[in-house]
Amino acid sequence: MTSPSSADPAARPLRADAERSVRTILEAAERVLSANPAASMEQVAEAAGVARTTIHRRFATRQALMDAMADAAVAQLRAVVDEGRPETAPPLVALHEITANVLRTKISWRFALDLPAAPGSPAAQGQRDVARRCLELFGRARDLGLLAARTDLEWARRVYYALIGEALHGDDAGTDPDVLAGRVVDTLLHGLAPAAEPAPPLNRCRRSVAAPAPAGEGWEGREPWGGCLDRDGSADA
Amino acid sequence: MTSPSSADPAARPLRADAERSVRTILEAAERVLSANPAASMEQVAEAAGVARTTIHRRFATRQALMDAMADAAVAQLRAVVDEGRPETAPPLVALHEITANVLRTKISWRFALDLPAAPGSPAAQGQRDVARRCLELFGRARDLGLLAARTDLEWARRVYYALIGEALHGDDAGTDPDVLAGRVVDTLLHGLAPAAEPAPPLNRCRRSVAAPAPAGEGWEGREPWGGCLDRDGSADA
DNA sequence: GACAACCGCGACAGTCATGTTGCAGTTCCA
DNA sequence: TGGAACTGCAACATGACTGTCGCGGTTGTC
Repeated sequence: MTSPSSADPAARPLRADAERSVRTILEAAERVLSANPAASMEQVAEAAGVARTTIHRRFATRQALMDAMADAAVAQLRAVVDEGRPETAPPLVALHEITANVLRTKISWRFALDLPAAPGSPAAQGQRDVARRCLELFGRARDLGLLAARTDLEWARRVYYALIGEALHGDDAGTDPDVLAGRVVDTLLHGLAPAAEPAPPLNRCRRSVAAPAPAGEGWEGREPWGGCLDRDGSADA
Repeated sequence: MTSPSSADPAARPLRADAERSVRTILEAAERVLSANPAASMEQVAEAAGVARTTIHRRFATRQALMDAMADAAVAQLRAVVDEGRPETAPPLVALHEITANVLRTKISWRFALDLPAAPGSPAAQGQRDVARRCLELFGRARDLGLLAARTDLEWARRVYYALIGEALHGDDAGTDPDVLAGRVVDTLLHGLAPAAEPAPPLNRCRRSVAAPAPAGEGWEGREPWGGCLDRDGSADA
């Protein structure tokens, strides 16, 4: 977890105890704001075991704290996606590995990963990068026949993100991330119908996803790796 | 849309203009709070074209307004689920119909349907009822061989809710609800892999969903029909 | 050991939102 | 048509939260 101060190379490095304080504040903020997004800075300070003025010393405003949380969480996310080797490992192996890694990260940074990233911020760039690599991984899988040839990659990415988000809700959120990852990948690829006997379609035009892929970088919505959402400023959803 | 006053049979019925005001306030609140969950009562009043005191005349507190929104939206949801005849129509027909209906409703009441329902409120009861009927519909589908025999119905319900939620995000949110419903149902049943040629599993135990069904009524998370969330009081966009 | 960095304390100012109130004008319904 | 219900206005009180500040004590690093 990089501290915000080390994100600014021009800034003098913090003393070790200040580094620890920053990390403690970010982790406490994640816990407190996950439980109640409207919690006050005072409540975050109490959870971190520091004075409110100490938070203000390190983060000028409440928004600055949120931005730092988002940046730190997305940096963590990028790292665990890297570990899954999406460009080089066999696609399904990479997919499973990345899914498990992302689930672990999201467990710890659920709130921070759902924060809307400020445009141009490291978090926003990181989100875009992760989404791009996800699309590329799905593209490789499709090229290898692991996804239906007509798969809309953008829809696939959104479904994948939604399943990851959902895997962390409910009573089984404490389940091993590898088990959850298996479930997510299996549901993503095979759905709920019995294997090898697809049900007759409801309509004659049997396309899994017919809509054209949306243009450009307009990704949004609830990514398993975090994501911006159109409810501006809000943490929920 | 029933007004909150008519939900209280002991209360005298409102005059017609007051009924219109209440409806206008609820609809304006949905629009304004969807865009910004932290919007003030003043902003809701402006959007509704009434004075803030008029809102306070009909809803004692901000929370009372939210509760009324949730109750009204869930009543609407129950109605559109009824229209899909989940108990009597063939399961896939019912599923498609209900999905399209729910998408239409959720388009108009997205914020209200995501509000946490107060325990014991009509909204909470309605949510439970809808979830129960969803599980029953999936049970019927499984009994007819339309879902894999080992399907975890609770996971299926959560996946279904997640897909409905996701269908409303992204650039294609303006797409016809029937098209979106087709997409949701198809993805739910068949996933993204090519039809009739399931990919070899990553692990030898090839179960689509192995975890036992969670107990009782502990449903939570993001239902397509709305749902409580563990972020208390937050609407988080 | 010196010194700079770090932290906590308590207070203060400002902003914002909510909830309430009385009163006068308007609208609807029997 | 009369009267009750409905609504808007402006003000007020309260509470909560954020951001800032000066100062003194503590800690870490060279």
